Amino acid sequence: MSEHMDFDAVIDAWRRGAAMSVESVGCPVRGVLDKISDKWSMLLVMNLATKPMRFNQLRREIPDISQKMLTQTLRELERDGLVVRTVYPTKPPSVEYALTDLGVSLVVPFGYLIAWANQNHARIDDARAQFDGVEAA
Amino acid sequence: MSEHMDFDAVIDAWRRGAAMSVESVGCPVRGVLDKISDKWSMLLVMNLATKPMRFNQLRREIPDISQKMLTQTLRELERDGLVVRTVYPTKPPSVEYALTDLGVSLVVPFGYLIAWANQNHARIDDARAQFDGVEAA
DNA sequence: CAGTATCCCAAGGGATACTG
DNA sequence: CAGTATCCCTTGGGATACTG
Repeated sequence: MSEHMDFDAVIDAWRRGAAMSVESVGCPVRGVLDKISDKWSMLLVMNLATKPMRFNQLRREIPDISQKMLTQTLRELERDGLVVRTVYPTKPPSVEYALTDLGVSLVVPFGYLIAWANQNHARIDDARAQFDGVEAA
Repeated sequence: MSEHMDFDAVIDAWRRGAAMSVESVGCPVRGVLDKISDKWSMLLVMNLATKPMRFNQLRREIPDISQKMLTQTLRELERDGLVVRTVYPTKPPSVEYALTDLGVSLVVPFGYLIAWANQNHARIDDARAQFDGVEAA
């Protein structure tokens, strides 16, 4: 499974899972995707995918994340089993963050989404410009 | 491109694009992904992928979306060129929403993410239970 | 049917200051 | 270095009421 998907395969899978998911109170897929789709999770996962990093190293890689959100997002990723936090008892302590196997497994799905965004952001910008232009006329 | 991706291919692509994306003010990828990752966009796209639908039909499919958010999210999807809105001048008017080609092209990337969520939400729940258990001990 | 408009609360998240 | 703790503003988004 998951080697290659086309439109019909996705729709088939969605149809089989949709009844359970949308209606039930705790749709697992929506829960997972809500977590994944916060402002910083994907960016952190992708950065840690390139190599394990320490706290302040991540801050430098993502200059516009606040300390609070970096800590908070890393904790959530750790809690969800996507990231491991390893403390080396040096002085001052150094802490390394790395993806778990589960975290690694998320990189490819993210990759498809990122590739899509790379390929299509220009079309989105165009569509938006046209929509706004027409509406303003 | 995009036929099949593995971890290394994703990382390579990420490395080539990362410098431009994270540092620059308007990273197109982050912009796109922020839009996509709001609470309802993906769910609407997936529902419209199964078939074009009218406004109240969508409300029934997604019982927990408010009228406000349905309108708002549909407008944004339309603005971004992912959805077309067609008004049939019947009485009372009926309005059909359908994916554009661009919208359709997003279904497969979403499919990978949804498949991942389906396959791994149990592992996430376990990780979370263990994390919370250890922390409480 | 397919919306708009308003109110309002709760969560998200940045800035700043402090700590082992 | 790697955080915690607070403050506070902004945004997301639900509830309700109204309209062509």
